[in-house]
Amino acid sequence: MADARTQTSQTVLLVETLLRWFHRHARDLPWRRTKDPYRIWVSEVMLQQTRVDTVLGYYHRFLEQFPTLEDLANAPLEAVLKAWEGMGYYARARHLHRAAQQAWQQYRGFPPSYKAFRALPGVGAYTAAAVWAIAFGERHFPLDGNIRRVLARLFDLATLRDLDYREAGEPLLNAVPDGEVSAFVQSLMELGALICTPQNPRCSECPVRSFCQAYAHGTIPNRPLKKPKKPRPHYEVVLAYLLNAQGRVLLTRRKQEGFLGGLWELPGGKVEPGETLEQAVRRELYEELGLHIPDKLEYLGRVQHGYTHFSVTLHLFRGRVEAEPRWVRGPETYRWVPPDEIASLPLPRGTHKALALLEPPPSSDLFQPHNAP
DNA sequence: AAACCGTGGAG
DNA sequence: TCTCCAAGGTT
Repeated sequence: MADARTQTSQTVLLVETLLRWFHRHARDLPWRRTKDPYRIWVSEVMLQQTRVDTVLGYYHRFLEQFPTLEDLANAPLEAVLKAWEGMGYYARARHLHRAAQQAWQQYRGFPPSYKAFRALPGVGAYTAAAVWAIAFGERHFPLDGNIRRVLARLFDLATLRDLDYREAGEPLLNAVPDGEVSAFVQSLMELGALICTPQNPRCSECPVRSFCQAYAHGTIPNRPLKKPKKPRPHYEVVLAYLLNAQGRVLLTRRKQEGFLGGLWELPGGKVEPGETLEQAVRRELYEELGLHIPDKLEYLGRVQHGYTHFSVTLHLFRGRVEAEPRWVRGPETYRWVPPDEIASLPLPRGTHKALALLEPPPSSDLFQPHNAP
């Protein structure tokens, strides 16, 4: 067993090596060029479960549209959801919007303390620690997927418990010089994103390979330990593109909480056992909106889409209806939308895919139309 | 505490 | 129905 002084000096050397690597090799990401905690907050929320390359475009557009916390607080939720459209996990956008409103109302700006920030909707242990460490340089330890993976390998940790990762990481954080906390935290994230990747890590390029116990033990592929995953069910779903006499399209808005909350979509739902696709459309339109479709429904094709916990085949039908919905059960509300205005509403990706069936691409040898089963 | 919550890129 | 999973949070 190594004595405490040796461990301490190894720890200091590891931290120094990480910092040197970070200052030389880290990417020039836009949220590094600001100290505005609001901007860093936005970046951290966008980066939850989302890759940097995906976030970059959203980040710039979002801050152009909502440059300050006050702008975000005063914006309508639908504009925020539209800016978020395509990034998924839409509760992040709803929480961020609500949190900005709370912060503006209570503090007229960014929350004055870690505790006040942590209490806002959508701000969990990671986000609070990340903003306080990265924006303010205070000694908080944000535990994200990158840092978990780097620590699991550096110390060959065979655990799923956050406590074990914190115990491994805090001696490192305590060895960081004042003024370098922000760079240190980001160095672990950047190392995880660029070098210490989940698959095929680039150990030959790793600045801290000589410190890496999993590398020494040959256990890199088994670190970090992974939780067993559950199989994702698959559902058949029908959607209706219904036009009224004015040539407007019926869209419904999902309830604010839960799956795809607050987004607009084509009415429809899951196909039940023993039901044909067309029977399912007619049943869903009646159950959700009290609509009876007298004319025939035209099958336009299908698309596949995967969500976090299930996957779907979306079958699209087109039809006409003169009647107005008699009730709304399930969705929050409905609207008749001119076709060229559909794109101005926040829609989930699956709905976009289905709508693309209305305008098939020019025929080519590679294009294979889908046909009704 | 386990389930829920999107999407797209890499391999 | 390809699988894996990314700078997590809420209930």
